[in-house]
Amino acid sequence: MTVATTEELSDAIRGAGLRLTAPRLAVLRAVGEKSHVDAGTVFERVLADLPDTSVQAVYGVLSALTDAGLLRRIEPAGSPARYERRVDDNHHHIVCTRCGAINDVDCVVGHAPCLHPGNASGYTVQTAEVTFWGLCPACQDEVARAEKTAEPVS
Amino acid sequence: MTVATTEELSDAIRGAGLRLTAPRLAVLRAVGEKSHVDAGTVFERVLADLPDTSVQAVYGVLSALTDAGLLRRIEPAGSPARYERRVDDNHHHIVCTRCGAINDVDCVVGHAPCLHPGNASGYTVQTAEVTFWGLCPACQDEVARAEKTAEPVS
DNA sequence: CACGTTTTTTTGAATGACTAAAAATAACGA
DNA sequence: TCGTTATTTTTAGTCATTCAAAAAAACGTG
Repeated sequence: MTVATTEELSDAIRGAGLRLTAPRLAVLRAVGEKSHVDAGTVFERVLADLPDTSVQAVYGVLSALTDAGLLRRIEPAGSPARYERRVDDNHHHIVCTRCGAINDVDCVVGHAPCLHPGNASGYTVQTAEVTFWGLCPACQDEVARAEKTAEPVS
Repeated sequence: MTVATTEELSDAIRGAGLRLTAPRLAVLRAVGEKSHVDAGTVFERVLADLPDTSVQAVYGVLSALTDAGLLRRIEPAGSPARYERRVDDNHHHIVCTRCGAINDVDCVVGHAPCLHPGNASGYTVQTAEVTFWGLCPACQDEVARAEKTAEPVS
């Protein structure tokens, strides 16, 4: 999913059975450039190209593209919905508990380690979603620095 | 966590270093009676006992109890935050994609199968959260019934 | 057990994220 | 080029949740 050309993006949109429009192109490009973005951020980026775009259009496009399978929507606790272009592989995410930064995590432990709950209470399991929570490198640094300043001698 | 007595609930609240108040008791009891409830539902249930309680108080109590470790908050995508009394064990959840019903799922696959992502991108992993998505028994029935009615002969 | 401090709740209002509906506009097959 | 259908704009509105100030309640102390 390396920086796609306008043509590739257009093909993706048309290939999904959707009409090609400027907002769709801009949204798909924006999400491709920076992953795990929320609707507000996408809106800002789209605005740079298409100054007359409405926020509602961005919401509409994001759900259309998500429904069409071109985008994946994730909703980590405490954060607005975020979107990514990486679909079709069930990878997971790690979210920084301090700043909210999100990174992809490949599902390494076997293929579908968590896909089979012991007691599913009669549910038919469709998917398993794994979210890791932790401190991103930058926040680890900041926390370490803050601690050094706060307690000179403990 | 079988139907706790008022005394047990009071002890839990005090034991967590919190002042004992009627709203706190009522909220803790409500969540204990029915798990995975959202703030609105808790509010309704509390209202039955304490007719003058405000929604804001319920929100405040829910976060106080959560911060104190007496409740756990989960936020499945597309649903308002929900609360449960089962804390101190890292169990997971299965959510019905059709009606939103939630059930507990014990973490069976090993102890912490998903706790060790392959590439954590430099993050310090604190916890892993697993959410399964599927159809609850009731919705399986309804879907089956609807299909039978909709397409008599395919 | 009355008092005062501190915490909690009420009261009243506001925010952020997102959805709804109708009217205007743009895509694309014919 | 047109007409149908899909999409976007415009204008409102909803839901879940948070904020802030004032009133009330909890509990250690005297």
